[in-house]
Amino acid sequence: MSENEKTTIESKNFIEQIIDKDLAEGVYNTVHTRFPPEPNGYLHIGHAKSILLNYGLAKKYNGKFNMRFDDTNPTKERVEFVESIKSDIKWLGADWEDRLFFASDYFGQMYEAAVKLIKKGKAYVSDLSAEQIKEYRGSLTEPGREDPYSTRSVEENLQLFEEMKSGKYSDGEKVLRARIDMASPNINMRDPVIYRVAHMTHHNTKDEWCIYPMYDFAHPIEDAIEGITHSVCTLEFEDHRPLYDWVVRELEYPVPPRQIEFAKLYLTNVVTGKRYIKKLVEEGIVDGWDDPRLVSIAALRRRGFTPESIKLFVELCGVSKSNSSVDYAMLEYCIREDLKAKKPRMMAVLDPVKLIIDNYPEGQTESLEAPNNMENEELGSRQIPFGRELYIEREDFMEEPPKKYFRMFPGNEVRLMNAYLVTCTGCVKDEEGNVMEVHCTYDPATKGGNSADGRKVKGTIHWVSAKQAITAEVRLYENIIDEEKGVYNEDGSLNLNPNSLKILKKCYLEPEFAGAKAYDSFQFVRQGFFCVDAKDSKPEALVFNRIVSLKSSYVLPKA
RNA sequence: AGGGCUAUCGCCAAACGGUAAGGCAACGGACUCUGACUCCGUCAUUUCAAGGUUCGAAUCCUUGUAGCCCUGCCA
Repeated sequence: MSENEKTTIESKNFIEQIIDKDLAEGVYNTVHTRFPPEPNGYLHIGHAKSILLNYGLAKKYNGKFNMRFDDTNPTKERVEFVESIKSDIKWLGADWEDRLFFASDYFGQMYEAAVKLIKKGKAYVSDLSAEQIKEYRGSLTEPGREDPYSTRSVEENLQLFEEMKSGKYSDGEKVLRARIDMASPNINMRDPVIYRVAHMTHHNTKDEWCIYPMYDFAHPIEDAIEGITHSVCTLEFEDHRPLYDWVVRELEYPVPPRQIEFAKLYLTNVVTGKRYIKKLVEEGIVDGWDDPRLVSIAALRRRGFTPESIKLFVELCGVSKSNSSVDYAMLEYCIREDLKAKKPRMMAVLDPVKLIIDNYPEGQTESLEAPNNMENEELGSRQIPFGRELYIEREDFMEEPPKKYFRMFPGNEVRLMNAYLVTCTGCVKDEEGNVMEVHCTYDPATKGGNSADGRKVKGTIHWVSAKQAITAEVRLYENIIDEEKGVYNEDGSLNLNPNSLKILKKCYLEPEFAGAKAYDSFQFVRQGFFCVDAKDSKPEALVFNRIVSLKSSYVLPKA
């Protein structure tokens, strides 16, 4: 409640301000947004921003949100991607209800729109080759030259375009261009190509078409057909807005949509470039597009991020027009924030050393009750087995402790979490001086962890019964990029961190973990947040991926 | 003959001519059966720079500077 109050004070972002104005001035009387990916790859955290932004705007203004695949280029698209995109968006919680569309469903209308432009004298068929078109377009500093075919009559254009459609021409032989302004300082306006010939089977329309509309022509039409009011896209399309507006104006849509651009989401020291990720996958540096070290939606899910945490993250990042790179720590904060009161806090020993309670009867075991999460009673409690021999974290014992170390050291009393107070009596070492086992005595009157006489202990450590513990594998990930030197090397290659994945083979877990399922998240006491790996969730061979480590823990003071 | 956009704390980001919100990070301190969490406190006399207008400027004007995007028959 109080947290919600905090976040509701926030002001409106610039897109909401534009919408408010549009609504106030009656430009639109509703809000209708969309998320229009091309099905040519997997979604990542950057797309999540766009999805949640568009969906969120629709929700906020009581409007509608459409899902639309912008599939106007069959050379790059595959059904595999449309399925993965749909499932990622569902998982994120953006609900398009019954409004799932494909740009390819509008090919007929787009064709008619092109004919309309030709009839208005606003489009013509050109025989120029791709190379020649480029040449005629001029450069950044020089104006373009008129296309020699731009003088064809409406009738001739109509017939030629019809022939393009009927398959008379081969790929690249002819294109349809919009007649705008070859001298425009905006290169997008120099008679852009709006239709090209491509004899190719489309994933949706199969072989029905051999001409396909270009993005700049298709997109405004798609938006207009669906009644989109605010067409939100990223900054690189700013230069295309005049063309977008030209198309909806020339096609005379009664309520033309408005394109609004915002800055993409970047994360510091994270690879988001599509071709770099592809390379990592192809070279086997990561084990696929859902490798937990990547930031694809599937990878984040596999790693244990929740939709709620991603939504929080996107909200905290805000929306603006300045290129920026958000600190990865913000993402970690969001998942911690979401999980901390939502998931059980279990005990797991990642780097074990044996603890023997010398005065605990040999062969005896008992069952102790432990709350699953002190902050959330709804999560209930569990029984944990206790015995004479336990595993504790190696770092929780020091023979010669530095100042302010209040875990186990000879003579010190600490609490075994949810169990007893124990006093350390010493340790056994091998010839090389490695601690093999730690010894202690327990106070039977402190069952549950509280002393009868009110004495307090400074330290509480976690443990697992040696006899009943189950073993698991834990994967600890570090950033795949070497953060010291930045993402890219001078030659443009990625600066990889050789230690991005470490495997700790034998870690010990409470037997309660035997029921863990894929994607289950837990907080390991004083270790951080972990998620059961989706690819290997057999109870007898649990694999955990670390989502985030704790914010901080005890660090040895420098000598 | 180039055009478009952006610049506010280490990182995001508000402020819309009335005297620099908030979050992350960091750092103190309190509390604690997780050195976590929580709680309290600190953290931009100044908004890329220099001029100008104004009683008053992060906001308006001028001139610079830096970064991003645009010369696909990709989206």
